[in-house]
Amino acid sequence: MLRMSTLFLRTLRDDPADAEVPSHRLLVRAGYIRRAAPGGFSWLPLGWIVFRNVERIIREEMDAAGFQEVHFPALLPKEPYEASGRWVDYGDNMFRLHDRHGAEMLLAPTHEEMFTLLVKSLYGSYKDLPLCIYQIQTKYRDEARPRAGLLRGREFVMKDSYSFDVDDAGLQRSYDRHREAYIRTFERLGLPVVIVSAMSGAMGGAASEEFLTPLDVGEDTYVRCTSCDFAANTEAVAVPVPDSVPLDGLPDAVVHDTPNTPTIQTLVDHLDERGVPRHGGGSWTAADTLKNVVVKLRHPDGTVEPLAIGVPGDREVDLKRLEAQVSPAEVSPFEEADFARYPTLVKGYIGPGALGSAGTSGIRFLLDPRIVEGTRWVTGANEEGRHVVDLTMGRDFTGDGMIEAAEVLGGDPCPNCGAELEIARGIEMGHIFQLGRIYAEALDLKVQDEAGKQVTVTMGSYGIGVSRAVAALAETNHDELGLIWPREVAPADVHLVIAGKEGGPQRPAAERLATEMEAAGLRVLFDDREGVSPGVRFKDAELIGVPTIVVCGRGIDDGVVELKDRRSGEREDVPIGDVVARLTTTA
RNA sequence: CGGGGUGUAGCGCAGCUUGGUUAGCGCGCCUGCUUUGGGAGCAGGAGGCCGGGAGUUCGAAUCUCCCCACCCCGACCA
Repeated sequence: MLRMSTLFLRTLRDDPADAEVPSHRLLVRAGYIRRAAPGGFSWLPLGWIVFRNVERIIREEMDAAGFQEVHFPALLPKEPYEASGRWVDYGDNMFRLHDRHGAEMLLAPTHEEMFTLLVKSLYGSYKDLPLCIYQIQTKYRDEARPRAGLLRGREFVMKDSYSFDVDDAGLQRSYDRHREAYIRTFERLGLPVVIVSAMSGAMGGAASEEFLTPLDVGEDTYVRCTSCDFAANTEAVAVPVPDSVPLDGLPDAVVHDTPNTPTIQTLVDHLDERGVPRHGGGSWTAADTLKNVVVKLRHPDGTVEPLAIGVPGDREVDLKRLEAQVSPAEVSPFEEADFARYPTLVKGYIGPGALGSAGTSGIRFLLDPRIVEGTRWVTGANEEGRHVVDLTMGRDFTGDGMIEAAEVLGGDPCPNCGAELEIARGIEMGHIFQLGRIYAEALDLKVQDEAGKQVTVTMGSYGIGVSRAVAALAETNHDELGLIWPREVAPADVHLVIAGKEGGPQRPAAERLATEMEAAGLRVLFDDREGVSPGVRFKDAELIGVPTIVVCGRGIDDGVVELKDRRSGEREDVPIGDVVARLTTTA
């Protein structure tokens, strides 16, 4: 039994000034967590109970799926991460430190390398596989901008599993087992999730799906189809490629003087004002233009390469999509100094003539998939104040390849069924990923197959954010008064409140009831504080968010207490002798 | 990484422009009395390296510089 008279808890009347999102605000106000470090939180007793409940559910579901729990250090030497390439690839997001001898170490962001090496050190035969092992562990990522409390910290707890199989079919089975286990886990946690595909189909076979909880404060943008069940991270949406158009009989490209038209809008307005004829008639739109964006790619080895991307002018280049495509390279803007190095690029009037391996600048030029052979575009003529009209793909220019970097807009066609897509926001709660043989190859994890031949093991990695799940639960389960926990993760089943004069019959009755409820297996949070006014007790009960509130108050003379459902707000007087039966049957 | 905002008691804030006794208010906390079904009343208290450092000054919460932390927005649009 948790007695509030001695519980290490202080609720706050005011919202903490540094908390913006509801989960952060309420978890701090209700005395569940406290900020302790940039992006790091301390857990108070109530918070730790909830945390352990979430952790327990995840652990039970992993165990039920037949996965085995292990535990690694968070503090690791750099060598395994050097071998995999992640010591370089992870960049600034990895916490690095030195020991007293000057050896470089890290605080692990995830543990693929360590799991791989552990399996390598123990297993050598196909008979040992398949294997799925997991841990629940504190992870570290030096986020550029920790925010939203527990939702995105620099230290957080994550369940990460890894599967090891001899062949692709085995990997698919391990992946499917995780997928099923995750669906059950989120169901039990009471967290709504949508499963979105997370890797571009064009990027190859490696399957990867994210479990997103739809939340406006989430940091991931995804799309879902308004008609079929397609859902995908925006990074992973592949644009349907239109049919190409025969080149015969298309008009020649013509260069026009277009003074003072450095932006798409000014260009479109100018063409209309000057009455430049548009193929198919009608007035010019941004979608008729080809926007050529130049950026710099910084590769992990430090080399920098310019890259030009051609997208329809009614769309921006989506930085996240672009980075997903060019990963692990990082993208940065093309600056004045860069333009100075490429005199053939005329800012505001860049056209395909200057781009690509055949262009005057030689800069690599990748095109949006919509730009297919036979499509005609208005685009820069590589001269100040001049654009070219009806520049035709496949005849007048080509790119060095395709890239999925244009933004995805609501109303875009679904790649699955063609209906309209809509944009939504969510937060990543889980991620399942067929890694394949990347890590096994880098760290040389092989087993003997039936023929006695050495084969490289194929792996999957699977994560669930444990501390993030607590925040997401708070985010999806609250009202203006406070938190409302789903029963299985709640810090208690019943919040018992004494509301009556000190020295009256309420306290002894409540004491008896508390003991009785506890004996019946109910977890009781008992507000037995003295000298606290009823208003405070009610406010605290609502803030803390235990699913059922029992008030032992003025009805006591009639032998009844009030049962209140925190979520619905419904109240009901129940004879004190029936309370336990009521709560144990409905719970 | 860029821009903006904010750091003063456990929490929320005022004071800073125009430097000057002992730094203030509300909540919370302690003591006493009253009160007890919606964040109670009265009286009396405790609690501060004014984010840190360096400077200017006879004197700094207040002015200058540097650093740190937190919050928000942005990140290419040629």
